[in-house]
Amino acid sequence: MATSRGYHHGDLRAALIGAALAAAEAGGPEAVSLRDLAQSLGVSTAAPYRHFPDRRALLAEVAALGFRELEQAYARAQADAPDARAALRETARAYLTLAFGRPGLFRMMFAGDLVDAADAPASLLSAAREAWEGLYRAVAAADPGADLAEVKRRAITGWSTLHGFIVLVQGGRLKGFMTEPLTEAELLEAVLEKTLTAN
Amino acid sequence: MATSRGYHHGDLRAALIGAALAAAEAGGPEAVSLRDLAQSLGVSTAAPYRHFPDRRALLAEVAALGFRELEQAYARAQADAPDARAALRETARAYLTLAFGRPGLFRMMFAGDLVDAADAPASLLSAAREAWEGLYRAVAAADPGADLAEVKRRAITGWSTLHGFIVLVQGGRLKGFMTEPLTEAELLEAVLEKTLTAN
DNA sequence: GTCGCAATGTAAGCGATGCTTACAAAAGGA
DNA sequence: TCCTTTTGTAAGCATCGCTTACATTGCGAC
Repeated sequence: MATSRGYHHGDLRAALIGAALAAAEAGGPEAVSLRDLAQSLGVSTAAPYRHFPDRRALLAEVAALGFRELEQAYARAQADAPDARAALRETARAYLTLAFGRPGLFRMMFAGDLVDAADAPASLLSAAREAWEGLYRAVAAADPGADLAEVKRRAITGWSTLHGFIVLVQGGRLKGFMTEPLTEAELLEAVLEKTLTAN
Repeated sequence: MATSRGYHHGDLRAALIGAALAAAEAGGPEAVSLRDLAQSLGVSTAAPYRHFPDRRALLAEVAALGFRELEQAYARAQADAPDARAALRETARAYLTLAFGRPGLFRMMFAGDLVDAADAPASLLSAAREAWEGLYRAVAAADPGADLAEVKRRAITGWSTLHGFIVLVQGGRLKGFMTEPLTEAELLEAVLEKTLTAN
């Protein structure tokens, strides 16, 4: 799985991001150990610190990857949709798809002390911002009559509905008797419906 | 701050839960260190393990406390309301109040590997369940005509809206240009409105 | 080409964490 | 009063993030 491998690794930085992504997809942010990554890449435990000031900086890079992927999913959804209303629906669905399709990465993107930190890297901030703007544009396009405040209100409350559902499901809060006669697929459609409802 | 203090502490278990609660309110779940708690209570680092099998079991007890508090807040809100519709609104508001008033405790309650764990203590599971039922009852009472599936749909999507907003705010996702002309108070009312909207 | 510097890697160790094991003290019932 | 159970302690293991001092190497200036 590795070539030659002299004293220098070649591209340890990229390798670390890749390995961290894999670890995160498997077990979420807390499953990423710098020591493990270093060992699996055949490198000393101090080597990662040549490329990242600390652990969170590496995680932030992975999270940025996730936001870029989300933004691209938004773009695809909007390009493929027949009209603005459908585009909004598919944008919301893309959010759910990323969250449930790659839960570890999704948890990394919202890991709390990554984006909302004084030392958050610019790559993460801009990626997160672009993803937000992809969502925002879809809401604005679907309701051309709405003013700025109204669009933001709808974008934020809709995002809240999507995000809350994901967090509750992933936290195991919606199980058994709580959902009783409803399947997860039905719930997902209900959430999508509420997300799109402009109250 | 302590009396006599012989070899035995007196009620170390309760003291640990109290200290953990205080630490959690200050800095969330990850700010709770068993060693710190033990030291602050003047006890050895191994002593806590006489009362809790591991760290998560202690955190679970604190989370259970939070759910009991939430359930009581629900009960108060519903008792004070003039009608079922208002009761539902105040129930939702109670959720927001707990979340924003005691963010550390709230984060503990939804700390991911506490409720949704094979070894979750019964005290936590029942407390979480009762809180859910408090919310569920408010939704059912507000719409007497709705069938079981519809009530659950509304309860879950409404809860998602509330919860998602809280998580996004606490994660620092709604800052600056994202909310631009809206204040947090306005957003909170918008979220409340969307929560109550039966789509 | 070669020489020197900046970039990148290593070895060793610090301090903190959760948790375990073997032992000591004390509380409380027979 | 004794003896069992409960509750505490001391010491130490493994892991983690991170730091420091040093080793190696690639690469650009001459």
